[in-house]
Amino acid sequence: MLQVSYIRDNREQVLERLAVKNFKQTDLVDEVIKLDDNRRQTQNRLDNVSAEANAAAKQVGELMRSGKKEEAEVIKAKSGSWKEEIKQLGDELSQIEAELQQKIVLLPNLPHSSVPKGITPEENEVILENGEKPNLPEGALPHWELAAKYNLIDFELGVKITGAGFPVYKGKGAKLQRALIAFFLDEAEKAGYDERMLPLLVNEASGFGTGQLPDKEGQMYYVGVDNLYLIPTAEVPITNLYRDVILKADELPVMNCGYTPCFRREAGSYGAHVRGLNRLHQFDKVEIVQVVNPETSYDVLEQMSLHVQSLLQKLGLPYRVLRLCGGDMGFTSALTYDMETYSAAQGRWLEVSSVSNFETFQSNRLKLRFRNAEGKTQLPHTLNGSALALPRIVATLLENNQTAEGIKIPEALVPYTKFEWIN
RNA sequence: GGAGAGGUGUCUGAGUGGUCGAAAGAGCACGCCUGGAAAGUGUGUAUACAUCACAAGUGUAUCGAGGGUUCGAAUCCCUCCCUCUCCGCCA
Repeated sequence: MLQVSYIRDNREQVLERLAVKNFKQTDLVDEVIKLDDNRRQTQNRLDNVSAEANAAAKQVGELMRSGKKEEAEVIKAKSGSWKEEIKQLGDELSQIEAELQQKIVLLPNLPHSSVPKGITPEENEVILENGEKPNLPEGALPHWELAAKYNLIDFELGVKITGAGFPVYKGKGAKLQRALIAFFLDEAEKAGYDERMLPLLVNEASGFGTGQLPDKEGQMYYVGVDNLYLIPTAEVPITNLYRDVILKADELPVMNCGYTPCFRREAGSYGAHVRGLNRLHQFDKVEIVQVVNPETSYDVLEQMSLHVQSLLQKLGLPYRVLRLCGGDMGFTSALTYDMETYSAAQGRWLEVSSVSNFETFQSNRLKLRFRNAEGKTQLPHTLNGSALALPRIVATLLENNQTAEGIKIPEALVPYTKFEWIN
């Protein structure tokens, strides 16, 4: 959520930035400013009347104590009028505040100055490509066929017990999942992240705090009887750990990581591109999150990007890094890098990580603050990234490492799988 | 799920209608004391909004959340949420 004060002071710039994100409802900006004017005025009037009423009440108290009952009664008699006014202004104020809130949450975060203008994913900027695309042997298979051939994943069983998009991992397939999770967590810990193991269901306030609600309501599984949402990413519970918190300056940067399954409804996506592990309703992911001083956040973003890249390098996967264009960026992000690995048998790039700086967009919603050098509360910047999401890593790993003898496990992973080959 | 108790500032904890944004202690910060430290001692120590120079000052709101009674509520009433204890169920 953008800060109203920022919108007021930087109206032109806000409009300009929103254009980069290809945001159309620009009327909202002026509506927000107007509502805020209204809010201030109303609050001012309410404060003044309340002050009068408070003073009078105090006077009544004093008069009563000194036994001047009649004088007290005179003031009491007058009280009815402000009482009504206070009630009326209070109602008015909360209505204005609700309306303001309703509008301001519709405004997406402003993109960083380096974000390219653009609408479609094709307009994302490739800023780096690394690693060799493998030359696959004759008759190389896509991962879903490899998964069947080596009995690693059973998609049909998942359909039986739950539905499409909920695979069952078996044998070495299951061990590979476990190995990747442990590997990613260990690497995150080495990079300085402190692990958390988190609830998989969150309440509405948490969904709002990180920006999934109300924007992406339909993307989350919802448990109505208890009014809880299944997390679409560990970002939600981890970042919300710091909701309503004022951090001390020396507590920054906060660095947390966590493994969780992630649940996404992905309504209406079917077809060849979502075959196999390409898009699932439930998948595993290790997430890294930082809460940092605004001055350092863009350096931290680079550092997080490098961490993700180091994982891909250690796994020996060819990858590229994209700087997302305004139109393809998430609602809450100011700058996002996507990491994609090359899936050789499918002949396409698959997104395996997304690293973003949210600046103060989330901290403002979360009421997450820190005490700065002057001892004042200030909104920190929040960042997060997948490090990494498993399914597409598994997909490229299987496809790119297939040989006539079987699938070769990357060396870095062998200590975790305790086997070198899937055959 | 049933019965009971309770939710106050960083923490412990007082406060049952007015002088309470809230005693006291601890913690923390800064200072004095000390060769240094401990002890001792002094001062300070919530957040948000408004006014305003995002200063000082002032006003308003906030004692789990929301509503009500009252001239006036942390204190009384109602609803909800949460925590604890006992019972039930259970990995």
